[in-house]
Amino acid sequence: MNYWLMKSEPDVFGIDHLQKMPKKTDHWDGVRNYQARNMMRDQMKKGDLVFFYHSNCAEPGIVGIMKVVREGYPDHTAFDPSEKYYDPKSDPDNPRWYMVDVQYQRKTKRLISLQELKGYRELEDCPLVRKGNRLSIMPISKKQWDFILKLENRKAA
DNA sequence: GCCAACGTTGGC
DNA sequence: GCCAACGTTGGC
Repeated sequence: MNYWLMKSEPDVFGIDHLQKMPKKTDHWDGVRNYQARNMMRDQMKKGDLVFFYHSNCAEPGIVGIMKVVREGYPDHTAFDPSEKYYDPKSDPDNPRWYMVDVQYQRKTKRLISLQELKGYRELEDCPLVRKGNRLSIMPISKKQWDFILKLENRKAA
């Protein structure tokens, strides 16, 4: 099993949105970055666990946990000209963009902020805390995953 | 709202 | 294949 972190802007699609979806499940559409695409298409497997991360907001950080419930399949929003992330170069016969389905598991006991995460040596290898990182999906090692989960029970640093 | 960092595009 | 220009991300 693998572990991941996925970013989303809470104003656009936050963890509350996911929680309110039917079956608490939604497809993670709109990713238009090849590195992230490759991970969804090739590496994310059913049952993998994912941190839900709120980005571009007052308090960026990890807010919850979700699970991959469907493996990579074509992102149909790329085919629809009325969609914000329409990409005329993505052909239904040869799709350029992929997505996975994720299901809400739970919120973390507290928001684990980026600022806090940046302070731990255990996480210095994680792309999340590196300057200029813009990857919206990234792998998290089991060690890092377990470490972050333990932070939940601490007081905010 | 600013701006640094980065990815993508397209001319050559 | 290089690289400048441009657009986007995302923290602050």
